[in-house]
Amino acid sequence: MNIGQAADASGVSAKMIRYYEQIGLIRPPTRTDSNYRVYGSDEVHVLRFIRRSRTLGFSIEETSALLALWQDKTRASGEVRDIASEHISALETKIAELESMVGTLKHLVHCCQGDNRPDCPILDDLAGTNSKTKGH
Amino acid sequence: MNIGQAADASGVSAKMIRYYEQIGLIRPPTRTDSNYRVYGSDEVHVLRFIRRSRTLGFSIEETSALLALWQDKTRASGEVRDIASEHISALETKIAELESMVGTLKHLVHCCQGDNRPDCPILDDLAGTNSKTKGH
DNA sequence: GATAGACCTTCCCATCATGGTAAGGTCAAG
DNA sequence: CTTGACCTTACCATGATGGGAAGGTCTATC
Repeated sequence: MNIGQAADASGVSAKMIRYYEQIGLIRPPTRTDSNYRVYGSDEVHVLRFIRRSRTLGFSIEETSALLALWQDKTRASGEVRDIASEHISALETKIAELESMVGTLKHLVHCCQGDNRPDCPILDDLAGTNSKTKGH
Repeated sequence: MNIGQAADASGVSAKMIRYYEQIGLIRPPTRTDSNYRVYGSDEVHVLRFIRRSRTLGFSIEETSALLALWQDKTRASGEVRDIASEHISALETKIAELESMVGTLKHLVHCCQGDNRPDCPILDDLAGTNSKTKGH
């Protein structure tokens, strides 16, 4: 199987497959005489694993750890659970930050009349010159 | 006022002030004879505006638009509101995605016993070989 | 005055994960 | 044998920020 077919089969672009190889996330595959990379179903399986991990928001580094645990038959699943739990915490922190931003913006938009008058509570807030929109 | 003082006064690092100048977000300030950048309270005000906008998660490009509207006395505040509203939508989409990730991960962690047995529902899900943890 | 240390300048490199492009080699179908 | 689709490597770009080097400037102290 060529890299393009492996890409189609795994959902990881050929570009990224080469990149993952380059950074050592996956092992260099065998090559044909004409230097083409050759993949089998095992490699595609690994690529799918990586893709799913990335989709769930794990970094490459976290993915690498999960991959090692996946391939280690003697692993303790507690380690995996710890990685996932830490990731959940990080995601929840991020969500809280975003929600805080949304809350502020919604308040500002609510205060904004959207007419042609030159005063705008959103811009006033950004400029730090507001007093009316505070603490309500 | 030197760049370091402007940085302290605005909360934007000297590094970023130069960067903002380089990409045209802010205007090049006057210089001393010895080529030092000189800032006044107006520039610091602009930098604070930028900082607040970035803190609220607006991109540099969005910040640039907001800055232009802020400095345009004839602006319509509806434009500002539109930018903010679109930004809210984008943030909410992002939040929903993150929440979906968290939901999946929490489910997987819940199913994971964290013992020393080699089967782990989290890894099974990542590998796409699961059937038990689906649709529940 | 001279010297030390804190500041400034520009320039280059790194991040993280991904995409693009260019120049050239290979393969399969017609 | 040509054409077109594929592969190879290598380099550049993103967005926003930090780090550092090499060299110039300012200020306070001796």
